[in-house]
Amino acid sequence: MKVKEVAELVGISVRTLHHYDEIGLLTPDDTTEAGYRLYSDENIATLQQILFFRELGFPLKKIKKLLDDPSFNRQQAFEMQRDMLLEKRKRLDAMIETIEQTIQHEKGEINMTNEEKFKGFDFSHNPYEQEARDRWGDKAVDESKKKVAGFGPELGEEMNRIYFNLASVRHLDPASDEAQAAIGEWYTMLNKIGNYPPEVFAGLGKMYVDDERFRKNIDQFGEGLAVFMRDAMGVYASRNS
Amino acid sequence: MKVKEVAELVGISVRTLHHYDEIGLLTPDDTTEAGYRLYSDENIATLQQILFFRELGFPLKKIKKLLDDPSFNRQQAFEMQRDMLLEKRKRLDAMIETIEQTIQHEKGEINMTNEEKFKGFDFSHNPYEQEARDRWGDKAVDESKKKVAGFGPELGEEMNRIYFNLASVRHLDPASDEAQAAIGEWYTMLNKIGNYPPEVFAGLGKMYVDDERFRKNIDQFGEGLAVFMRDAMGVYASRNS
DNA sequence: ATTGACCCTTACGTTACGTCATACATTATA
DNA sequence: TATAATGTATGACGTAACGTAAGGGTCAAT
Repeated sequence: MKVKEVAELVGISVRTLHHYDEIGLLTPDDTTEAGYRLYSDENIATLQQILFFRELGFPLKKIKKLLDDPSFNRQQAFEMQRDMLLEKRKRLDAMIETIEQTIQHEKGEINMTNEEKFKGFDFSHNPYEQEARDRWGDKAVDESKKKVAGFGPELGEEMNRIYFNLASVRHLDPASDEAQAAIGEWYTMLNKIGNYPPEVFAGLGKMYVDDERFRKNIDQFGEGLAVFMRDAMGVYASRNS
Repeated sequence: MKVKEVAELVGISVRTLHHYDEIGLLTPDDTTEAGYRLYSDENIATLQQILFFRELGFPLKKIKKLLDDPSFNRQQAFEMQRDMLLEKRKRLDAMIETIEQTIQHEKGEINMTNEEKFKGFDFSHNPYEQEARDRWGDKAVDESKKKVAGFGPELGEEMNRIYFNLASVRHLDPASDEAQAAIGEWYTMLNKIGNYPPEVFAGLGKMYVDDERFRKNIDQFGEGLAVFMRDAMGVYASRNS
């Protein structure tokens, strides 16, 4: 397929395809004598992947890394994307609810706090940044930051370990040393991974807050989330930014 | 409220607030002696509006115009935004379905055409661009384009007229001269307004295709959409880009 | 042989901030 | 109350993901 054909099929511009070629994100499998780009079916499948990731807010650079990674698993990626899309829909639903409430609010029918006016927008409200620092202190966080800072390609495994650490202490008093250490590591890890769109971590932030909410979240998102996190991070962060 | 406070409340960066001030999109109602920005409750409400529009993909320039327009009606805007969010959710649902099908497809459980692989992404598939040109020809379109080109602030009313024209011919043979003229105008108008995110026109494109589908769409989206279109366009396009 | 639709590359423009750098203001703490 | 820590302001340059010409080949059809 030639550029325009592809562009029309998927609903993007020709320039976009040029751009993706330029940055090496999607190089057509073949070209004609005259230098025309020819996209294979495999290319189209890859493009679908790219667009899913893009829809989820991933920067093209990261998408490239993902796809280039030899450990990339398409099936797995699809499942992850589905989960993220579902997460996104939740957020959208929250926004819709917010707006409906706002409509009533403006009519004077109900009351709303300022905070409520921004549900669905803000992920900063899940207090993972602030509360983590409040509860465990900058020192602990910074310390475990150092510990984790040296991670290389084995980040995935390390992630795995940290997750299980965390899981193993979740029945303890969150104020206990073990819990603090585990939570600090977990927090640091997320911080390190950083820079992913909200959907990736939506719901996760709350895990740090306290044991009860943590468990609630595990329930809410199920094992799937944990698995997803391990897999995702294993893949995403395999070589640091 | 000072910048950081606001930023944390709504989940955006301080820089973003600075930026919005720079471009005159959101100027704080007050400032301290030292030049610190102080945001009022009214400012916060406006910010909420801004973020809703932003979420829907509106460029900041357009948002500014919208808010600056004296005929801007907050209540109305909220309702519009809600409709657009609902539209966006539909699209998201389509994507989720697509990805679920793709997962099955990759397992070899079902078959998918290339087109089906991109449902939810592409709005180019609703053939409003291509089919309109195919059916009514570039000449017709260009002609009515000229007719419409002179519109000024009264675009809203003109829009109204066009809409009713269109409504009044929808029971006619779409091949009839009247229908063609009306449809051409409508199409041109959309074209002229142009540059809005897909959600704005989602579903509308199909209206041009033929009488049956046109009616179906009116049913599907209800009168609300038509009203929304008139209002929205009246507001949005009141002064040409 | 020429037209019109399509393709190429090069290159500068644009949007919405991110990211310093530098400097004054305010608040917390010793 | 001195001093550090934190918050804020104004530049100013950087970036991401294309948009938008400009200038010039290519290919199918007439």
